[in-house]
Amino acid sequence: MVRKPTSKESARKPNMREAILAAAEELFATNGFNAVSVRDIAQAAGANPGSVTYHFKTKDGLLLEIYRRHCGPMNLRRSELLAAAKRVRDLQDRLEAIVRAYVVPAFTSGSDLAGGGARFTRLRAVMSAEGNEVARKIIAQTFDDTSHAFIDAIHESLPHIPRTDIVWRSHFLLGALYYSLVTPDRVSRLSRGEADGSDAAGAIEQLVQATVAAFQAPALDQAAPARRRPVVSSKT
Amino acid sequence: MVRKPTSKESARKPNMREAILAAAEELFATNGFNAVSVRDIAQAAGANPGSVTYHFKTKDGLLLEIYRRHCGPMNLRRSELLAAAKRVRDLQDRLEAIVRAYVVPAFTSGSDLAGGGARFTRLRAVMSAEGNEVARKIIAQTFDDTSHAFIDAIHESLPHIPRTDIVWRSHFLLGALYYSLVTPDRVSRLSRGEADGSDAAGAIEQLVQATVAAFQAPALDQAAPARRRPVVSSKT
DNA sequence: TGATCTTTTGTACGATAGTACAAATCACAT
DNA sequence: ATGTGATTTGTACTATCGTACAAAAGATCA
Repeated sequence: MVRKPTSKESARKPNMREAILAAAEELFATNGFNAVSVRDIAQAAGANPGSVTYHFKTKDGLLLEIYRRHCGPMNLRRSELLAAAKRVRDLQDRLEAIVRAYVVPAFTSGSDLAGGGARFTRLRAVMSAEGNEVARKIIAQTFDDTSHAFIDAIHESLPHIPRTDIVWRSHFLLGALYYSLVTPDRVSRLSRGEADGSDAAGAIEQLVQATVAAFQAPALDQAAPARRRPVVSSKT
Repeated sequence: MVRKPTSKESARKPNMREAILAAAEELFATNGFNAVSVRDIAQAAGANPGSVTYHFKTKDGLLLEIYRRHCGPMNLRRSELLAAAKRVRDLQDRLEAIVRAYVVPAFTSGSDLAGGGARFTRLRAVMSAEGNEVARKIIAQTFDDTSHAFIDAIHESLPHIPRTDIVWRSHFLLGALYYSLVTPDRVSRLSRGEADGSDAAGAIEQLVQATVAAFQAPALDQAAPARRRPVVSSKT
């Protein structure tokens, strides 16, 4: 009802709909959902507030469309890279390739959308922190399969580690990934300018290196359980 | 002007001010700052909206007071634990003790405030994701010193790792820590019920184990730099 | 050109936001 | 008991929110 498939396709002229999506993505990703008004988005896109209603009906609908736009391509890219990674023979290299297959699409473009991978991942991080209902629903039904696939693949590379530990560690990976996109300036600040938190390539290398080591850590249960907690008790 | 230091101290009767603080903390931590109205907070605390204005002047003032309440005690506790950790002789044990000194106060109570450590840390995670100005300011000037102290201590335990890498890895640690508190249900879901994401003790053990290994990973620069990137390039 | 779409604009409406403030109430020293 | 300062209540003001909708503008093809 909305698109017009006549003649030479579409998406040729400066598309207002796309401008609104891009502006919303950027604003949501940096300020959160509730802090951004429809009017803010319209203004940033050079559009009229009513135009947002026309294209996306509601503010939730706009968020939903942003997710629809990115989830598919990013999942596809991850699946491709995961499939390639699983073909790596050397076990150590394979683990690293799997982690890379998970991380890279989150930092770089998920499709041909202009460099939007990192922006969308940051958006996901913010929505997750805010407990956004729309996001929670679509994320659980879109990404859980992929997450399981990665967890299984990692588990195959590290069969001596219990699956529970793998789940925790991949959860930590996602948290680290999110946080790197949310506050890259903190890295620059704490490193006193020696590192650039906004440098995606650098962040990826650091994250992959650290995460591979984390996955390879000994399992919790069998790691000298009588020796744990050397200094600290849980209450003062 | 506000407190009344007459006779036997204060804070004896059911304190409305405390109830408002607790309710705000809980609501902000689960829904974000902008999604929660002053009226929501008042209702949750069993108070009148005007009462919030009376005690904290503005909504920002309320958030600020929450931070003031927790930052000091949590930093103090971390410093104590860090000092104790630095006295551990064995290098491996010391590193673990340092990480634990960083993690434990974030999960457990920062002071005698009822079990509020995890709640406050979750609040910080959410405010950080939302790019909240009030939070950003107070965090940078309150926690950066402590963060540097931890980074330095870790660096002393791992002198062969460049400080830049330590910064990145401790950044990942904080991200993982935040995310574990923000969406513990994801751990339960992905582990198919085998792990409980809300179990603080379990989360701490997993996080410490994984993070220690991550810190001990070889440095990026000197780790066979010609061999990196086995599968994936950075663009499709 | 004129008819028929789609898209954009402008404006308005009800709901709710943060905050201010006067009146009512409470706690307690004298 | 009573006066006094601290607290709580109730209400109101203005701003802004998401959304609806009619009119204007633009595009497409007979």
